[in-house]
Amino acid sequence: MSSTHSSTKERILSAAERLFAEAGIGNTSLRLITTRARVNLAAVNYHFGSKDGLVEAVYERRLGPVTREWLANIENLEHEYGDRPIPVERIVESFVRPVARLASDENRGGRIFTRLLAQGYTEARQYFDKLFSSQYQHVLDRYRQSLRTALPHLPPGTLCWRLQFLLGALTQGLCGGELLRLMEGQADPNDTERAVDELIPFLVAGLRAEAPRLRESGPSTQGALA
Amino acid sequence: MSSTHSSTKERILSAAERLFAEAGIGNTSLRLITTRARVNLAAVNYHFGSKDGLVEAVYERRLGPVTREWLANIENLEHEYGDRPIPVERIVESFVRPVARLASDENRGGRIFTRLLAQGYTEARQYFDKLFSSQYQHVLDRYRQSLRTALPHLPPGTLCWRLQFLLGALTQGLCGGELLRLMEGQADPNDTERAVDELIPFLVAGLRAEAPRLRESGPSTQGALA
DNA sequence: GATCATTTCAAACGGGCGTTTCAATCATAC
DNA sequence: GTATGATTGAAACGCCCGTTTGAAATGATC
Repeated sequence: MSSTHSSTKERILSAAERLFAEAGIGNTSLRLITTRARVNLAAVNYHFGSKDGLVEAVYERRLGPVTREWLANIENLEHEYGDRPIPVERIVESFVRPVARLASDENRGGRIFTRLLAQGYTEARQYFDKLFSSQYQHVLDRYRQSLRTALPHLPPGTLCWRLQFLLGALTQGLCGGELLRLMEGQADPNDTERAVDELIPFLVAGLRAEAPRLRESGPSTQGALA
Repeated sequence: MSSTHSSTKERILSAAERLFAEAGIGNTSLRLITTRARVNLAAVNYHFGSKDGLVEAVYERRLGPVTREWLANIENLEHEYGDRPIPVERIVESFVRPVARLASDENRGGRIFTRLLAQGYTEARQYFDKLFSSQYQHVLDRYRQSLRTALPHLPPGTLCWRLQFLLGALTQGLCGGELLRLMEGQADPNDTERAVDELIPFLVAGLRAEAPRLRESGPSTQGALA
């Protein structure tokens, strides 16, 4: 391993990231990637072993820093508040910020990468699951723990669902942006700061909402519809 | 065209839907699809023209009924309330229900299809954009209009953002479900009814939240924060 | 400046891809 | 039953895929 980082590796990663996000991983060939990166075809197998290795590297390059920032944020909050509940706003903001930083990292292509996250659940599930269980899950548990303390009235199951909704809204708000472009141009999907400003009150209100009265869970219990 | 629908077409659609959702469109070959469907390889090109045509057909089969149900729901509400604002809960529920119906349509594979929606933005963007601009967008505008009346205090831009968040939470809640599986098993991602019960108060509270105080949008104009 | 490991390069490999072909089969109407 | 059109079938087409190879170029070490 050379001490100076290879520009070839980075060029491949950036080209692959962009093309994966645009057309999907399965539809993007190594030949196209290496052509865009102005690099020899064999360089992918030399530096990353295989296409699978490249996919894994593309994800890890972006997800690592975000996870580390999440962890630092929640630990700072826990230290600042000790045993007292952390305000929901601060928990939410400390979770949203790292993703926003990634999404607004234009020059390094972060905005492009975020589109890949949606694909993580299907095309790249094998790598995604590995990454998730190794670091992502741990961070998510920390945030869930803090939210349980901040929202003690919420049933744990309800909190889990709301975390899921939160992640969906976050992904759509900071990584999707396609819908807004089609809605009369009344909102700019690339305005990351605006997205954060809009996301936080939406999410905080959703998390703070009263828990639903649940129906019976037995079979054939059709509650009377209003 | 024969009057009796071909069972071959349906078998191909179902097999393709499942395999696309599992591994991505680009990673699924026609040979695998036709083997699973116990159908001749050439049947795909005969019935759908090409692989692209098959992808389009897979999306259209599921999305058409949902869009029609959305339209009927919002029109019923508009008729019921006339010029008076429709309660946010009813708007949200009438939007969530059709997706939930699709997600819970186990025996016909609806649950599987929903995973494909996330891919729509990347792998199948060309078909998705076509479908979106032809019908989806119209329906979404109707819902947005009803929400504007129901939430007159919200700036239009904020409402657009919140609709985007709503769609993200909805997708993640009813179509994703992977995260919940990994969260200590405190929630069942296949419990569609529970998902709806949890989604509605979350979304209604988020929509009803106070609009954020926005920062100045000019360069380097950091307004005094309260 | 010879040695050695690292990196780049052009070319080729076998294999799987989407698609086409054309004959065989089926259903239906005469 | 035979003609007709719609469907299915087995085989092949050319193409592009991910990967491998072995030699050339590069850069550091002594």
